[in-house]
Amino acid sequence: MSTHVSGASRRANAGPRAAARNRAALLAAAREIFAERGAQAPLNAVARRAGVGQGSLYRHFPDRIALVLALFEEQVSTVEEIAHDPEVTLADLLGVVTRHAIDSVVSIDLASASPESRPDPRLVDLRERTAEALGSRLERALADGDVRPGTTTDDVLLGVEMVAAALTRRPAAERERYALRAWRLLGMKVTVPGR
Amino acid sequence: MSTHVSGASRRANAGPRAAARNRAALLAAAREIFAERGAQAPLNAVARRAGVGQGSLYRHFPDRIALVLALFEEQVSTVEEIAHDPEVTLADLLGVVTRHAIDSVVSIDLASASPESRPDPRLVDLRERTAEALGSRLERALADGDVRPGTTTDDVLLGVEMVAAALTRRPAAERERYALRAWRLLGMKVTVPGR
Amino acid sequence: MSTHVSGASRRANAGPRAAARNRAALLAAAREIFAERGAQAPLNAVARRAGVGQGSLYRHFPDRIALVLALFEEQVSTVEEIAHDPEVTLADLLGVVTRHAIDSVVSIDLASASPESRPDPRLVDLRERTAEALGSRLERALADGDVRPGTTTDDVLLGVEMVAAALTRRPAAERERYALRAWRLLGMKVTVPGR
Amino acid sequence: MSTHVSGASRRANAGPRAAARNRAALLAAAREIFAERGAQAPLNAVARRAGVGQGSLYRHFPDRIALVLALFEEQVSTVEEIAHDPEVTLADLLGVVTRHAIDSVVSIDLASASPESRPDPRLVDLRERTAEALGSRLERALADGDVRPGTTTDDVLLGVEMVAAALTRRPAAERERYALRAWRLLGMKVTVPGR
DNA sequence: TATGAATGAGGTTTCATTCAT
DNA sequence: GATGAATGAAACCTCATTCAT
Repeated sequence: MSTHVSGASRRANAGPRAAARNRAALLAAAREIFAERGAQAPLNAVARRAGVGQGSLYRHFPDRIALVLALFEEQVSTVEEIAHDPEVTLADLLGVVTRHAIDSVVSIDLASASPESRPDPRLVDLRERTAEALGSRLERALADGDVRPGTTTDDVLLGVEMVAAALTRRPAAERERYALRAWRLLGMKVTVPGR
Repeated sequence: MSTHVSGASRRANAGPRAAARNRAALLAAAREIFAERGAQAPLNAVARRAGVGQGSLYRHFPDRIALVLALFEEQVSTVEEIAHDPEVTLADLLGVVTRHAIDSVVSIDLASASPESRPDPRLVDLRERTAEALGSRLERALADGDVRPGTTTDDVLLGVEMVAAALTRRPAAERERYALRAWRLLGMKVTVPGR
Repeated sequence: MSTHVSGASRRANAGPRAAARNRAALLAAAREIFAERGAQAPLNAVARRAGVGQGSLYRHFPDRIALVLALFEEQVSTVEEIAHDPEVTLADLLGVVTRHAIDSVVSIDLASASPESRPDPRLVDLRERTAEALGSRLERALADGDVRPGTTTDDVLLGVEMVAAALTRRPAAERERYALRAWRLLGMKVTVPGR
Repeated sequence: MSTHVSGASRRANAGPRAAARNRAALLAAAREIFAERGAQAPLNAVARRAGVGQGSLYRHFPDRIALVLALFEEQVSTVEEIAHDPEVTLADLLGVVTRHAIDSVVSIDLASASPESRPDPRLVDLRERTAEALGSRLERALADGDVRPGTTTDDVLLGVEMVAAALTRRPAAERERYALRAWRLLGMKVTVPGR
């Protein structure tokens, strides 16, 4: 009830100006922590890494899903941006998506907690945005022979999911090599950019 | 009110005879619980479902991985047994493997805790046994056109991993349909048996 | 998600003019929140309901007790005002007091935090003001047989406390009926006004 | 996930034999803590005072209500036992009930969390048992003039509730005196035993 | 003076693991 | 060997309070 008897060493309250900075720090920390310890890493580790109070974490991201989705959102946005350039091919986009999966591990993982729970609606939206971006390059990829004949947008998305899911289980060092093998098996050309 | 004030009513100690029965009960319970709540479901739920003391669970399976691996082991054994029959095709074997993935969710999931930790050595062994069984049918599958030309045993295993990993993230009801799509995309024929 | 990345949209600072309005809004919100969730409801809920910043809440009411007492103060003032009318009887005053207890739940509750802590001195003052108002009507109530012979002002106050305390534990729907039973048992006539 | 790295200084696991002892220790501790700090005192304080692990507290009493009810249950049982002696009067029973209220503060308090939530069904049962015990002595109390003519069992229970509720708000030192005044006002004779 | 984000202590609860019986 | 209670380290989350703006 009372609490806060002392008063010594709290971190300075940086004030509202810090809000945006804090949010960004939390996302960066989450990226790191999730990459290191998996997507069910303790959230307080994220707050600590971000140099931010526990409460701020919860203010910005009321639950773990919100945090994961924000991370995922960033990735999808990046893909969309890149897709603005008409020169960019499906292989390029898949490459970026793969890069994200390699680096962040979070993607799909744990976007729904238990296998039984329906996927979060916000996730569905992100899927659609991804589908749109990738789909817009499919025709040309077909023409160029970068994917097998008859491949649909759904097929591409399914491929992304399979690759991402498989990467989740791999140690970081192997992921890139592994991803390349997986895409080859799927018969889709990808150009994974360096980090 | 829980209680048990006097020690009267403890379940009788069924003696060593029960050991095998307990082990089996634990495995069955684990299958159910993991299917329902995912592979990081609390272990005490497994013990409870099995009708077995917490301590017995730990005697039989000193850690979570041991339990998961035992489950996985059963599956691999089944595949090996089936593979004794020379009539059985790769498609049949992949079908059984897929059935397991659909039903149990456990397969690869959490066979290593964090993405960074090296896979458990016991898992490696199971992978090899699977590879052997599947590989023994590859030649004929190639001849029959059940897989794409040039497919290697490693490719098949990679496919298994990808499908299994992707299924982990899907609600039970969708898994079978999803698995079939995934295999089609991989260009491998599978015959998923009913449950 | 939540955010406010840029500081753009903060509610405008309405300046000192808003001070009184804010105070009133806080009291109204506190009445509602305490009625709904009990007197230890989180204070930020009060601020939110009042549409006022967290800081303003603390400026106006430095601690929870201050807020509760302010609420109580309003009630006592109302009773005093009513008592200006010489026609008003003890039954009327008790009725108003009871109405307050029914509606607000706060009365005595938590005016002191733990049972051991001495009651807040400000509370003592409010008790005295109530005693004065009620006492001024006691003689006539005795004459009219509205209270049992020999009843003292202290008895009446004790009755008020008992009724109020008992009401605290009752769901809103039952309170009025319950209060009437309690007063009957105490042998004091009360006229509870409608809301 | 892993946890328990060290292994140094855990309290010894006293084994199941300790179960009953632990339960009793928890109840005793709860009595003390609640008396000192009110019924919403932190539960970990109870565990600490009882010299028992946090988990054991939750095993024995899955929620705060369960603990409060267990405490209350003990009191009701005591009353019932005393009521077996046919010589015992209503005044005696009310005295014991009052003694409990004076000492424990818990009685009704917080048996329901927020004012709106319906009372716990287990509480209803305890109320009925109390009613039965008290009611069995009412006739004689009426004959002896220990309660006002026309008093019903419900009236007596209502009185108990009012007194108990009012005591909750009083510092320990005043409670006995206060209770006696309250009962006098209610016109019911009680014989409060010493502690 | 108002605002609302930040803070972090602490309460609640869960669960892997141990261990007396 | 089996049992199930005990343990306590954490994880989660809330909320009183402070403070930059």
